[in-house]
Amino acid sequence: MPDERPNAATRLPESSELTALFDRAENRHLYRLSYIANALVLPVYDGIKRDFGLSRGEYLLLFCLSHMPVLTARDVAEMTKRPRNSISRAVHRMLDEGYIDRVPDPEDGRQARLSITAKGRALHERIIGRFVDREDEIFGVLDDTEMTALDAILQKLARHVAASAA
Amino acid sequence: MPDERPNAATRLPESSELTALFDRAENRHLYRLSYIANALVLPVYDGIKRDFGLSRGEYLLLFCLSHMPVLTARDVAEMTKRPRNSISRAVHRMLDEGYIDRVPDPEDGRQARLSITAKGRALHERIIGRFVDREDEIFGVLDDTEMTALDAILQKLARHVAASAA
DNA sequence: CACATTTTGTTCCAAATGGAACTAATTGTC
DNA sequence: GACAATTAGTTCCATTTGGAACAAAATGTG
Repeated sequence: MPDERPNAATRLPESSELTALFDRAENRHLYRLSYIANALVLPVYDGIKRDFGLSRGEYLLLFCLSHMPVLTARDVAEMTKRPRNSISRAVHRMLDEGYIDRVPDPEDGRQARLSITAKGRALHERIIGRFVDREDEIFGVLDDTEMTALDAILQKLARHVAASAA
Repeated sequence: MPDERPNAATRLPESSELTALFDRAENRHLYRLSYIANALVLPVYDGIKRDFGLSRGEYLLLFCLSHMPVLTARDVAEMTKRPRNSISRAVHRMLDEGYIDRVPDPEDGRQARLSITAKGRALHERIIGRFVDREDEIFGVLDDTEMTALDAILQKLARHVAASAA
């Protein structure tokens, strides 16, 4: 008969044993992936908020616009999987700060064309390095073969996920 | 001389072109990873909230306790990278619902030993399948070789990230 | 062309969030 | 053993968040 009150008897795990979850979970690939992604980006976002006053959503808007010449708010919502009202707020905030520009679409009165300003681009230049550094720091543990394999796999997964969400 | 107002002239991207970010970003590995993780789990969390009334933090607490016999709130905070007060709230909520159990640690009056109840385990059984399904759905696009490689790489990365965060 | 439907973006508001200050307990230091 | 320093957990509170309802514009349908 199993112990009815394991709580009282079982030893608490050491801090180093907490990673056991990586191997025990039924959905361990998904869990690992999610854990890694979080652990990778959260500290960077914390730094961005502290040093530049940008929330995660605001930075993502800047990031999207720094790689695509013109986007609508809807595009950004789709790319970042965030609700539209959050994007709307971020857009207004970034407009006020002069990081982005907005022009009503002459062909569709509902939507507006968003683009990054020189000031916004300058800010993005200052920030992106942090992500690259973090990326190098973590992915540096992989050898060339692993990195090549991972690159191909992530590319495949990303396209598959993007396609299956649409 | 480049166009001073690309916003006015440039064509808006088709929806299918929004994935161009995957290839353009300086930090594209990190970006892809983060995108995939988000796209994988967000719909599942939405469903859990809708159908079971659990927030992401509450579910993560249940998840952690369903794989580790006893944990402290601090352990859960470390495993999930969430602030301690959020964990504290989740603990009280889940206690009220009878999903988890809490016993003061006899050896350290500051901390409490958390464990899952039978009711909590039953709930977790109902939920975990959704993650497994989602995992199969997305990772199913990979062939055996790729899946094996990804598994090894994620394992390596997860341990490295966990170690470098401590 | 009238009118229902869809789509973009905004506003409203209740709920979630997380930083900071706090209490209680433990550990370290002299 | 006194007292500073640390740690686990909670509470407070201002800010953030996101679902739902909404207005305005566009599209579809008869």
